[in-house]
Amino acid sequence: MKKASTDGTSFFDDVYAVVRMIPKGRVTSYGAIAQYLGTKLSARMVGWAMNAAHNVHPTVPAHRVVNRNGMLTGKHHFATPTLMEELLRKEKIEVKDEKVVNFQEKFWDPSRELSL
DNA sequence: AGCCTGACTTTGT
DNA sequence: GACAAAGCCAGGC
Repeated sequence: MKKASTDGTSFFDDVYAVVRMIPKGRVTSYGAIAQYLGTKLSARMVGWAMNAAHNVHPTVPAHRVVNRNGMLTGKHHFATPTLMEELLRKEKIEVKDEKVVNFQEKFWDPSRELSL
């Protein structure tokens, strides 16, 4: 991520924006964000964008972004592998065996919630 | 310019 | 039901 798009905004920024829009106590999946951004065919890019989010400010609540199964696949990319779970628990989100409990209930779909 | 990698998702065996 | 492979796009070297 050396250079953004010519318009000064990369799809990374969109990802960050969406992630920051995630309501507290809610989680979403890479695919959901990807779909909202239009890059639904590449959920990887969302995760890839999150990789760069470490240097992005304001802080991006990447801990609210999990995979389609509600699994905390990206926890290893945080400062500490337990940080993600800790943060989620603070959001009243229960985490069991690296997975979000009642994930489907906590799931927040940007393409759905933001389109209401 | 070309090849590799990556925090996903879906589908097929 | 579990495992494997492919598709996707953008960034890094």
